[in-house]
Amino acid sequence: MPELPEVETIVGYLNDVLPGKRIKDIRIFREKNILSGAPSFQKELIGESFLNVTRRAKFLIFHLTDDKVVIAHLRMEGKYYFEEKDSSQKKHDILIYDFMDGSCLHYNDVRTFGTLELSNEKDYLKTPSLSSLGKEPFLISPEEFFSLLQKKGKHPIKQALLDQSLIVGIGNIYASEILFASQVNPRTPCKDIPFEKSDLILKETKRILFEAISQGGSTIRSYHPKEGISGKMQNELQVYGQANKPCPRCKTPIRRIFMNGRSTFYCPLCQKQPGHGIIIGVTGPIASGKSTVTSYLSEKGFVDLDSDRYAHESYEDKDVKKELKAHFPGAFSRGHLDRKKLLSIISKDEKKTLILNSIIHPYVYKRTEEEIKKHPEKNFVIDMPLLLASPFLDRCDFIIGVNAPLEVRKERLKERGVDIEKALKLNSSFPIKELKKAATIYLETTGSKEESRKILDSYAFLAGNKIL
DNA sequence: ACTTGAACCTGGCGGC
DNA sequence: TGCCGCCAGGTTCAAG
Repeated sequence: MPELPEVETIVGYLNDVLPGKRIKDIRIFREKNILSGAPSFQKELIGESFLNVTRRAKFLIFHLTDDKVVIAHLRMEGKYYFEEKDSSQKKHDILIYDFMDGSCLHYNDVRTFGTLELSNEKDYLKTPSLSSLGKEPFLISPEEFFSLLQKKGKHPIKQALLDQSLIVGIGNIYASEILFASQVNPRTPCKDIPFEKSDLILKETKRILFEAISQGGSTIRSYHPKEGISGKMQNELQVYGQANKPCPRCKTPIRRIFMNGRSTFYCPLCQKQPGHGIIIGVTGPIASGKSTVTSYLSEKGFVDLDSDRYAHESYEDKDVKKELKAHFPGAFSRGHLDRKKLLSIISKDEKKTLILNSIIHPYVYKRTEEEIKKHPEKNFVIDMPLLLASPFLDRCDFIIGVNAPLEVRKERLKERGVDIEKALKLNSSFPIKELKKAATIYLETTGSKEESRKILDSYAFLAGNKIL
C-alpha cells in the first residue's frame, strides 16, 4: 500500500499517539511476519516504552527505551491503528501491542506481506534490511542522482526510480506521476538522460512526494490507519490508474503498459518514446479490416512494420534455417525448405506450432526493431496478428483493435478467394475479449473502407495535427 | 552475471 | 446472484 508519502503520514499519526506508551503485553497472531523471531520480540519488548517513530525509505523505525528499535515494513497492505480501549483481535491482525493504560496498537495486514524486526539503536542501520538502501530523495544532490542514473546504463528510468538501492521511497504510483510531470518516457534508458532532465526528474520527485505528504498520501483501495481518515493525493494523480482516459495536458489517451510486471502509465505524446516517433499497433482476427487501418496510417506517413512480411523473410535467414532444420528435418527436401510441408507438419500439432513460433518470432521482433532504428524521425504502425501475445504490445503507444461480424469477414475472405473454413479455423482462437480490453480504439469495420477511415478521422488524437 | 517471473497472500471488482 | 479471472501502493528469491 504505501510509498514514502504514505509511510510519512503514518509516522506522523503514530507520533501523535505512541510516545510514552509502555508495553504490557504483545499478542502475536502470525509469527512468520517477525523476522527476528517471535519469542525474543515479546521477551525483549514487554516492559519497554515507545519513544518515537521515524522513517527510513519505506520502513517505519520504532524507537523504544533501553535503546531498543523495531524495524517495520508495511509492504502492500500493512496498517497500524491505535485503539484507546477496544483491544479485541480484528480480522487480519498480525499482532497487538497492549499498553499499561489499557490502550493498544494493532498491526493489521490483509495480505500478510509486512514485516517486523527487533534491533537496537547501535545496529539497526547495519541490518540487511536497511544497509543496502540508497539515498533519501530529499537528501540526494542533483549531481549524485545524475551519476547514479548514468551507472544504470540501458535500464529504463522507471525501473531505476523503483530501485531502492539507488533512491528510496518512490513506488509504482509516484514513479509514473514523476515521469509524467518530467515529460520523460518510462522506457528511456538511464544513460540517455541528460543532466538537465535528471535534474528535472529529481525536482519533480521532491515536489510530488512533498505534495503527497501534505495531502496525507494516496488512499486508493485501502484506508489510512486512523479510522475513517484517508489521504487526498489520489485526487491529484495525473496518469496513474488513468488508462485510456484523456491526458490532463493534451487529451491524448493515457497508455498503460507493463514494465517489470508493474502497471506503468504515461502519455504517448507528452512523454514520447526515446529515439523514434509514435508506435501504433493494429491487430485483430483475419479479414477484420486491419489492412484498411494500416493503409490509412501509411498514407499519413506512418512506416508500416509488416510482421507477416518479416515472418516470410525469416525463412531465408541462415540462423532461422539452421534452427528449422534441427527441429523440422521432414520439412526439407534436398537441403531446401518446403514451406507447404512445414505447414502441414505443424498444423496438427500445437507443440510444434509453439516451437516454430519460438524460432520465427525472435527474428520478426529483431527485424521490427531494426526497422524502427532506421527511421528515427518517423511514426510507425505495427501490423501484427499476434500482437496481444507479443512483447511488442508494450512497445506500442496506442492499440487499434479491429474486428468485424463473422458474415462480413466471410464475405471478405470469399472475395480474396481463400479457403474460408480453413482460414477461420486457424483464427478461431483469436481472443476478442482481450482485444477489446487492450485496445485504445476498438473498431468494428461493418461497413465500407471509407466508413472505417471516417471513424479513424474522428479520433482527434489521430486525425488532428498532434500526431499526423 | 544478468534479467524476468514467481512467490508471498487476501479481497475487490468487472465481466459473463 | 454467483462464479471466474484479473489486479493490487513491495520486495525477495529462484529459475532461465
